[in-house]
Amino acid sequence: MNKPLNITQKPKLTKKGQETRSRIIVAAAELMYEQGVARTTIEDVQHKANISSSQMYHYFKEKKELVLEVISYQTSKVIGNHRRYLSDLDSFEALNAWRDFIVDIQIKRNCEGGCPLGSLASELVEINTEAHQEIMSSFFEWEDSIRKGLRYMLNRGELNSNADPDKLALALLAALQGGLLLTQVRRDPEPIIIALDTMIEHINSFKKI
Amino acid sequence: MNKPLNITQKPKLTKKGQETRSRIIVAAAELMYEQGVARTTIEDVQHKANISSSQMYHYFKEKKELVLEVISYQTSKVIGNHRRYLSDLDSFEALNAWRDFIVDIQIKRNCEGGCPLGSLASELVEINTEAHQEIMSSFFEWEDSIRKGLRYMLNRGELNSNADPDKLALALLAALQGGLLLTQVRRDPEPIIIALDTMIEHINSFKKI
DNA sequence: CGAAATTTGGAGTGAATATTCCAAAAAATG
DNA sequence: CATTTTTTGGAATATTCACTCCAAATTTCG
Repeated sequence: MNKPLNITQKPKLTKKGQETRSRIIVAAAELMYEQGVARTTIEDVQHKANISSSQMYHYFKEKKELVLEVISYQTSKVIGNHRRYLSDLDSFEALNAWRDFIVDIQIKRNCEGGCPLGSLASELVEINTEAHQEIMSSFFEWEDSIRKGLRYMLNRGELNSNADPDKLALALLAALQGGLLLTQVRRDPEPIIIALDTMIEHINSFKKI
Repeated sequence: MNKPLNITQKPKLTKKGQETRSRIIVAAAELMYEQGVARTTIEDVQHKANISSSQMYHYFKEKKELVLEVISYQTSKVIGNHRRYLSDLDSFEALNAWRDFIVDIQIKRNCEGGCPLGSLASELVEINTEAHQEIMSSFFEWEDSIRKGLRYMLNRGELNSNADPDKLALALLAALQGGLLLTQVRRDPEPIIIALDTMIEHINSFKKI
């Protein structure tokens, strides 16, 4: 009598095990955000997470697998934060609160690091197929939550029917990404401020009455 | 009697030497564009450029020095191409020709690779100080050539006095960068098209009469 | 409690990769 | 043409880094 076959037989994780695992992911995410994936060695992560190499490979098959977890971690962190602002975007004040949230983060970090998802995207898209897929999904999800916010504004009657939430959402996300990159390069909040304000000004041209 | 001191005593380069040197830079630029700087090994470049390792280190002190040359090469290539469109931006048709130029490139490359400067920026800004400085200058120069184009439109009377070429140039460059990143991630020209068209539509709101 | 499973420590391995070195070929120079 | 300079070939080195292995400690669970 055999036990039921389980293809993806993952070893069970103790509470302690789960803590160690997520400590590794968080440490890796921070390092990879600060210095990129390629520059971040397994040893770096080991030191930051206070673990030995056996632990590293006990929880992750290889570096690539850790990278996928980092992508997922950053995705939920970034999108979760933004959704707080986007889920009830009921006015231009709310839109500007979202803008302020983004700008404030950059100022707090001295304009270092750029977007946690954008930098992973740029580094991984061409060289890691699985990472590429994950990142693409993340961006679709992000775009979608912006679109929903704009649709909500439209339904609330804040925007007139000339406003196209699909196009505006994509253009906003692009402005956001480009603005963050330029802010990172310049070490100056101006680009992200102007990129977002210009797009918001454009959206304002669809304001009802 | 001493020869005059020359701190940065560079060995003279024969015509043949210059050819080899630039062959190395071009090969490195292509590889680094396709797979990133970190992923591109010196050996990769040697094969692509058909040279031996002694030649590599005869022309460049170390990989970092080659990277700086690649940045400079990509800068002149990208900005040179764009300047052809931006230097006499005399109408909205000219603005749209620039847009088409950018979009067509992406389509031709199957939306792979993103922006040659943007990807270098994202990979290097946080980990290579000298590269950071070069890239920052490149972006300032690029922004400046966009600004000059818009000023030209303003002076020609295409735009009214509410148009701020400084802000619009920065916002356009941000939209361009973000649009290229999303197009690269999605492998779809839509993001760059919508990002640019939305900004151009916004600029259109400053059209005179 | 006691067997089984999980977690951890840390040394060790092998491949990838940047860089060096020496000597020969080719080109420039006077 | 002889000498100096530049260019090239290719082997050798040294270091970084992902990943493996084995045994011990700890935890889980019947």
